[in-house]
Amino acid sequence: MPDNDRMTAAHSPATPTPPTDRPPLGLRERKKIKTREAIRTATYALVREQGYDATTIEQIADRAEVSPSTVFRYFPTKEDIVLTDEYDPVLMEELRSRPADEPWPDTIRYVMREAIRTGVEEDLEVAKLRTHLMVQVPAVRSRMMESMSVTGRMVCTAIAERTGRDPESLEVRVYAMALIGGLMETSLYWAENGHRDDFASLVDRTLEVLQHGLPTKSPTESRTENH
Amino acid sequence: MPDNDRMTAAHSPATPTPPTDRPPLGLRERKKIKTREAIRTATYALVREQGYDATTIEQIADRAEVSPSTVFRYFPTKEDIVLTDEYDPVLMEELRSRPADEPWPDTIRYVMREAIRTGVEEDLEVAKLRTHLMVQVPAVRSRMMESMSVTGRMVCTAIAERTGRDPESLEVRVYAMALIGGLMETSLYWAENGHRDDFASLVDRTLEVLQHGLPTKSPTESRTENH
DNA sequence: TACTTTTTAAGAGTTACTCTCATTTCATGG
DNA sequence: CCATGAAATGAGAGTAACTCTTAAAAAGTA
Repeated sequence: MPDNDRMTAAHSPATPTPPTDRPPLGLRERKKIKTREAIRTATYALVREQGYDATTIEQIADRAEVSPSTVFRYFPTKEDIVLTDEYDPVLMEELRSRPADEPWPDTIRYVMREAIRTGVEEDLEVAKLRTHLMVQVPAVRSRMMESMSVTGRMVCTAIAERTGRDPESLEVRVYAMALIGGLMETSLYWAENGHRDDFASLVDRTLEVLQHGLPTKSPTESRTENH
Repeated sequence: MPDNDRMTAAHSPATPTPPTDRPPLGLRERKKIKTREAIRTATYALVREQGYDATTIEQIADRAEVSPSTVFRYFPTKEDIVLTDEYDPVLMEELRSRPADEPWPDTIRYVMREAIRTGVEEDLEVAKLRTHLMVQVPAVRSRMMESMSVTGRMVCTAIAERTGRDPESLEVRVYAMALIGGLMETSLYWAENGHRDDFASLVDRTLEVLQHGLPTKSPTESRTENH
């Protein structure tokens, strides 16, 4: 991959672990969290310096001051170091917290806004690096899409819960996957255009398309586009 | 992966190269085609016998009677041996051949039917094996999704051509990706349910969902579903 | 037949990832 | 405070996909 055009800003380190159960937290657990973060930080730094492909697990291990074995014990694949961040349970939580009679499009719109607030805007630089890597590195994009299926299943469950439909039905699964696919494409679009747009607005437009189809080519057309 | 539950039928070998330019076809070209097919055939056979992961490139090379280097010269990755089959240009062709004033949903429905006829029904066993592997082997699924983006771009172009829209616009890209994502999920659904359903009907239902959203939960619900 | 070009084979090298086993580090009860 | 058990780590060997380079073989051409 092109090692030039790197991303510059730093990783804001402390997402101070949102209000989970606080008291019982042994030294062991704390160390684990630190190690995990050390590996991530090291990876981000190295990737910014050298590019993704040029960064080996050994280098990551060295900089994080752990053994390569440990890296693999924490992350199953190299791509996961960059990508994983357990959005799904949070999203699911959010989803369940919405009133049961809220129309589905409203729900998804609201939840996405929330997700963007906590997941993207709170750590904008990391979000940018991630999407950037998704565009540049096939393996990362691949892994991301792989995680799409997982998120998809979750969305299926959510829809099923709200509408009393079978989460395994073709219709629900297709709907969910189309949604996730569209959102994924939105991320790529954002990155490919140099993160110039406001991500939240892009997502709004995406949801609009998914709900009502392509707008009849109208004044709207030359709105944000340029090329 | 589970090496049990294998697929049994054989690979119908001759798709006799649809009417391209016939005359100038040197020995060299013919050999290349043969080699390519030999590698594919060997791979399918071995995968059926031993499962995907247990099958190494060396074994494939041995059975196809070429060197491992040659395998890699023909296919960039192991997954590609199983998956690649150049549907995209055919689809594009089909797409362009439709009358320009035909409404888009009709077009896509028609084209999909055509694609299924030539791409799935004509070589049903291979189609089944492929989708089966998509479900069972993460790497294959990944690679398939990777190819989604490529197909997606093509669909973008097609939509752009027909509607005079910008193929790079967020709206078009999202629409295309949702479409492809939905269709991909349909394939998975088909395979996960043991290829019991008629694939063409599944695709019809998929297009319906994409066009009109989830059907209001109605008699339709208990139509084909069972679990 | 000689000469050029393409295709292949052979082999060495890299790296992500797996497994195993010995060692270290933390938790706990006496 | 120390002994015992459990968990985390490190070290190392092993596998297999993929890359690159170079020499031989095959096909096309004059």
